[in-house]
Amino acid sequence: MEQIALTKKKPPFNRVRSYEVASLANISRSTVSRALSGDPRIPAATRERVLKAAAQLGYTPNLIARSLKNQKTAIVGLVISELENPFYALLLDIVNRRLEDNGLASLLFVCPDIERFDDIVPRLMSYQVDAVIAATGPLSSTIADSCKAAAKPLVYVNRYGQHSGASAVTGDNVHGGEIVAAHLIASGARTFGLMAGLESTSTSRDREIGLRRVLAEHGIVDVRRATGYYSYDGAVAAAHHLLSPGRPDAIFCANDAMACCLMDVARAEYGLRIPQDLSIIGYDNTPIAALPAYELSTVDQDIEKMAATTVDTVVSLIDEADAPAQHHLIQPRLVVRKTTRPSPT
Amino acid sequence: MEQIALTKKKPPFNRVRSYEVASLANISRSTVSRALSGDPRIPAATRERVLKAAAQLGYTPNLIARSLKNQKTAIVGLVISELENPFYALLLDIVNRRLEDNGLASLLFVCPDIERFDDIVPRLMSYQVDAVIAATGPLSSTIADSCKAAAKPLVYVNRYGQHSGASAVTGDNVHGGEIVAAHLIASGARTFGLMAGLESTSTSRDREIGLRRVLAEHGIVDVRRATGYYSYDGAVAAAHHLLSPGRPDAIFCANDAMACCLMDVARAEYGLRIPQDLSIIGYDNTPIAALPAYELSTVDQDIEKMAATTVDTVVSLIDEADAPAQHHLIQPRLVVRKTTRPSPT
DNA sequence: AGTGGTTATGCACAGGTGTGCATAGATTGC
DNA sequence: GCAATCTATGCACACCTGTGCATAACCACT
Repeated sequence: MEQIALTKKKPPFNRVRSYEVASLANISRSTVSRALSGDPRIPAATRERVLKAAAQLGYTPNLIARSLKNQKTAIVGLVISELENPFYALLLDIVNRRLEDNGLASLLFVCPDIERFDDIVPRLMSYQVDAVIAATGPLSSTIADSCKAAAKPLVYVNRYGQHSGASAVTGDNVHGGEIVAAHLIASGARTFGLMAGLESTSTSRDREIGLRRVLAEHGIVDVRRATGYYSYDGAVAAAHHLLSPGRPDAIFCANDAMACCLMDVARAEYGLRIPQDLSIIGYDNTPIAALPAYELSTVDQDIEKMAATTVDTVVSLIDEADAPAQHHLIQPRLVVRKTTRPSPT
Repeated sequence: MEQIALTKKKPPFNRVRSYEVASLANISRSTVSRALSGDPRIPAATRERVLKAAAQLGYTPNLIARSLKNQKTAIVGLVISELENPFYALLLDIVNRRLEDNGLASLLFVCPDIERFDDIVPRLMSYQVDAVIAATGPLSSTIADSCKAAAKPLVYVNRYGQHSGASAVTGDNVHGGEIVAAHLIASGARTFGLMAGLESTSTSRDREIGLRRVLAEHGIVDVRRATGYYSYDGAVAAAHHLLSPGRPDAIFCANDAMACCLMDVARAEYGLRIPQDLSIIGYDNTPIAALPAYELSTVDQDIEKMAATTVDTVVSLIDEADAPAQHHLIQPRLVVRKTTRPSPT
């Protein structure tokens, strides 16, 4: 019956191709392509006709085919370690929006455990992304190697590696640590504690370096130290250690979640008043720090600027094929709330 | 000079193509393709040789070219309204990981304002995504129309529309509202308040419907009401309204952030003790609810299950071309902490 | 009218892959 | 030993687009 003929004729899907626009406009496919891409050689009248036909059919060019031809996908691979951390969630939010503004889309890979990298990286490269943005905790060299091999720009965010010519946009964590130390000293603290994040991350290490440098300048080398793994739950044990007898006057936590945990433990289990008995300061200025329950003094990383710089870097690296790697340092800013005594000015 | 010859020979980029593997293995390109895709017609010896050559060259197939041929990209479009809300961030995290487990990647679009939809949707379709997952607040019919036109499966998460045959995975918000009402009544509350989210969302509406239904069954129709826009900051004004003289015994907030705001305002500005003077209950069971500062009673949406169901639905819809739309309702669960009195059992 | 120059448009190929169909070689059965 | 069957592999096309090169049409000028 004629049903057979029908099903045979049926196209695999009902998307409209450029030659359909062409035939509707009584013109060749080449001209359609040129008219839509704004080629100045096409006279206004023809362009008009093509645009009308395209609109009528609801034509949108197949970016897959275009990518294959152009060797550019306009897709950026985004590798992020976790979204539970609001700092990363917010960063992703802004980065994604700014990529969009530049006509780029993002292919997202959430990648908590480092073993997973080896599965993800080949997938990423298979998709022929134009560049990779990596905002992951501990960094593996797999990404860097693959990007170099495929000649794709790679931008680390808030991380850096001595690996091959990758670019990096990172907060000035050393300076952040210095700011913290200066503030705590100025507000009268004499003994200090530190709750580190993940030992494998450069962010945590650098914040500690900055802190210790300034403390050392004031002759202080003794710092009670524990690791809180950058999470609220992970910080409980560290809090106990830091607050055990002989506790310091002031404690710097390498992020806000850990600082809030420390506050809760200090108040509930040790009956301490903050900041009278103990000063606490965090890092990141995430929303939790602003809650009335904490009003945590902290260091603002300027996420907005970090995201903007990241996207600008990626865009410029995509535009000129073999531009040199870029390194940007974003300056942090102290936010004094109520968990530290203000320094007398 | 010979430099000219060199630059002319230089391939556009240094990725390895399947015919290079073929020539290294002394075999045709077809056989390479079949060996790598596990075609049973290829004898083990040949497959072995191909795999070895591929590994040696570090070959990964070009998914763009494959997509063009197959009419399948293995990419799912993910449209999400914002990442500041930890509920969405967490959802995205899990959904993304489960998509990956199914060999799918996600193309992310963050899309706060509804006007932006009209720019994003064509982009999304241009990329020939295999399906779309939309977890956005107010929904526009643009997505649904485009997906239908392109015959792409569309799955709404925690949202539904009467729009064309789209699928939906959503928490049973009506039942969630009922649970809340039952719990508050059982624990002795007599007068009630409600802080709604965004009026344009079905989640907020349904939670209110469930609440009112059960209250009505107990003869209660008077509910003091205000809108907190689903955010902490947006809830301040609503809190003032709800707590003004003649305030209710118990207030249901349509999400945790608003509930925490209400708690803060109630304690700081009205000197209320919770739950002795006032019961408060939230929705979503986001991390903030578990903080010692709040210990908020709330309703858990079972994000894990919601994400899993979403991905299962998408996968099944992709697999069989014209399967009917699916609708899944995820049952919520009451989490009683310390902002409501436990119901006597 | 013939020539040179400009403008508008079309042909055909390339980009990398998967796969239907065909074929060459090997194997079996009598 | 020959026909029939099966196995292993290769050819060539399709997917859809952008673009270099060629061409056709047109115009102006001598």
